[in-house]
Amino acid sequence: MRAYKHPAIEDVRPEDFFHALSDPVRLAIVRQLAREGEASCAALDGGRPKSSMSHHFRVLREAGLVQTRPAGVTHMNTLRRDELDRRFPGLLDAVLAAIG
Amino acid sequence: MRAYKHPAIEDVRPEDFFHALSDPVRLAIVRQLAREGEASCAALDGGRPKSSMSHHFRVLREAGLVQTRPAGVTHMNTLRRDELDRRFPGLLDAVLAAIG
DNA sequence: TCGCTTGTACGATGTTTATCGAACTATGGC
DNA sequence: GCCATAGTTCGATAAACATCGTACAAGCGA
Repeated sequence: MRAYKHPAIEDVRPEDFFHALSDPVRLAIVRQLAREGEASCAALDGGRPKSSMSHHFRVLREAGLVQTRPAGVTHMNTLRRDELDRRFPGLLDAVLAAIG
Repeated sequence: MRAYKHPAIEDVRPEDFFHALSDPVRLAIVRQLAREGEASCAALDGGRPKSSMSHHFRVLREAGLVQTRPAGVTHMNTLRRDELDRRFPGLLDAVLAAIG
């Protein structure tokens, strides 16, 4: 649990990025993170079980979209905006615009 | 076979769009269509069976990415660039840039 | 009409995926 | 050390999906 391993941004494949965005629950997470900047996992569950949310956060992490940082007993998540914009210029912004 | 039914661009959901892009075969199709403008299904198979390609084209059609037009015995496919850009401004261009 | 070509429809198979409960780990407060 | 809290991991289940062979439909040319 201690340290999460995030992929190097250069290793993120487009198909993984898009797959991470192909689920409504994960789109909601991304939307909220874009709005609030940073949030814990628990803050973003929509009444869903922890294990479901953990799964979705893992997909987002492994696709390079989200960075998770342990902060005491909670874990704070942020979008990897700058890195993603370097890897896929303009893509994340267009995605965020598309999902409102 | 005669006439394909494509979804109205307003009905295209972001998650369907992204799901269509979550497969390497379909990304290759989109890349080629962006490059060549228009192509038949057969022209884009990479030695894959027809039924596999037909499946992927169907996914792309139903996600609103591709328009298919019967032209004699072949079927020509194009990206729905203008419509998509209206629905998701800037998104398709960023996608195409990302997938090279 | 017959044959050829292009793509679809159907059905089967194996893989991936989403969902969730239960057990577990890590951290902080007392 | 003990307990509560936040997430992860594991295991099971059901649904979705990719792949491909075979059969079928539609158009064109001879």
